[in-house]
Amino acid sequence: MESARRENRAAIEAAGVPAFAYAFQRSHLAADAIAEYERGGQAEGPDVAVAGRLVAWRPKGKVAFGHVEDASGRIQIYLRQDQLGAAWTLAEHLDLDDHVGVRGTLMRTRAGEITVRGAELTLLAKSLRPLPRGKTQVADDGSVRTFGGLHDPEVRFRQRYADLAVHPEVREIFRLRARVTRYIRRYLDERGFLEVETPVLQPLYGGAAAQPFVTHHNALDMPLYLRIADELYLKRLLVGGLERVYEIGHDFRNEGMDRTHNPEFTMLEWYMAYADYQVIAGMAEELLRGLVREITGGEAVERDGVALDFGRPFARVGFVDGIREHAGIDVLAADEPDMRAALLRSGVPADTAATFTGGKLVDEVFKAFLEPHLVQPTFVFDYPRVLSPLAKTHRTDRRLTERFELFVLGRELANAFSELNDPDDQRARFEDQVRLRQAGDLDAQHYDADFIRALEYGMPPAGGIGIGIDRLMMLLADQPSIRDVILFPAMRPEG
RNA sequence: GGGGGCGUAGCUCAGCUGGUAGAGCAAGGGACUUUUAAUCCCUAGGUCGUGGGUUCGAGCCCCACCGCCCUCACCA
Repeated sequence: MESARRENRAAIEAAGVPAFAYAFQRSHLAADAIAEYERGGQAEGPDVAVAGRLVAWRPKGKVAFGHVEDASGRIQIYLRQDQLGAAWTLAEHLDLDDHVGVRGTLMRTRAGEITVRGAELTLLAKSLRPLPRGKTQVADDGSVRTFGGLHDPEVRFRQRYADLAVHPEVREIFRLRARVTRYIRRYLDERGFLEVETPVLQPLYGGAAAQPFVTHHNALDMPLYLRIADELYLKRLLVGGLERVYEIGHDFRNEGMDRTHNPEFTMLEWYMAYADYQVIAGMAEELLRGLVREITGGEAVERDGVALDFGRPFARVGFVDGIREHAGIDVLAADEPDMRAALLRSGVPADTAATFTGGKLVDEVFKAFLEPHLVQPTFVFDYPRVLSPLAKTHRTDRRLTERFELFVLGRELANAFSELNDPDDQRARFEDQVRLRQAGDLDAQHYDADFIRALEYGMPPAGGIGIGIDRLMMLLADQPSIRDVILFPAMRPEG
């Protein structure tokens, strides 16, 4: 299969035509050429020069039809031996998937399709390997048959270039992704936020409960960790007087991979001095509502047959109240046997439930009873202290913290606090974490003395939030797996 | 990590209770100066994931390994 393409390359080069050009002066994208022809209203349109990949090729004796695809779409080309002259030799040695440039006059074929009648054909890059293209046939009765196509997820993700090349709809997901981050940046920029970049390689990781990736710095001969969160560095910036900061970047967590987890993923975090978590909740709601409007033009997105309404005010439920309502138990008052019994009622296996203690147990009760109900956009407010070592103690209930998470479709989209800025309180929380760590909790956080020192200088009261961009993208692009919204998801190396 | 499933031509798949492989599309050759599912004629293409084993004989059975998918666990 490949050899025929190499022979075509040799034949083309033997005729003095380079198989890989240096540049091409394109005058129109396919869609723009078609639009211009239609505006003109004449049988013969203007001359255009289009360029793209040859995605369909129908040689037919001394003429040939094909379709060229570029970023805007496809346009048909029509080549004739009597018009191309010597360049016809090139046309005879074209292969599907070659990159070509065609200059010619726009016309409409007998069948009615706007087409470039080629006066010049330029080979821009030879394709030596056929793309795994499918083919669809539409029968007279409207039924569609599909032959082949790239469906194997392994190949799609390993060879994302091929996946993108044959699936315009996949390319569209990543255009959408860029629109989303652009919208977010504009939203924050307009409100006086400064986009910053903080270290990815860190001597001490923190800001979340997760296992890190570890690497080694040769010159310093010391371990370094890939960050699991941006939080502690961004809060240092608040101390430094950068009052509104945000970062969009990758965090790395050395844990399992599944539909909603990739070892590196994109996190948005922003921090705002003199705001509390209520202010942040208002912003998160406004941002998401705006995003849904921007992307869909409406205020709802339909997912799994449910219209998720981002237009009306998001539901709000208290962590403790919500659990009491659905599980009939007060997690602040209940003892561990009570909570384990509740878990058993929800269907959690006894041996699994037996392993949960402390904050973990509370969190499991939440996940079992409340999380599944959080389909519409819902804020869950005021988490117990044990679950939130970086959040400020609640102003009216010392057992709680000022923290919320935002859920949609039962999935966490955002996590936010009134940021803990009392260095003595933070020190005590770190010490609790260290005790948990010594007791065997590998996800408990480290004591970060430099962060405490920063807080001692005085951090203004502030609200902050983290939003997982990949999961947000899954929602907005209606994709079932995080791999569908990450260009090159993590894979085991090919054997 | 546990459980389940899958890995056959470039792509998507079929292959009956084990008898040494098949389709469509793609590909190659030929015909064809308005096709778009082009059409018509002809042709070729596979160490059946890898390595062992059972058997007279294995794509099919057994074992191990590799990879992917689903699921559970872990992971807010």
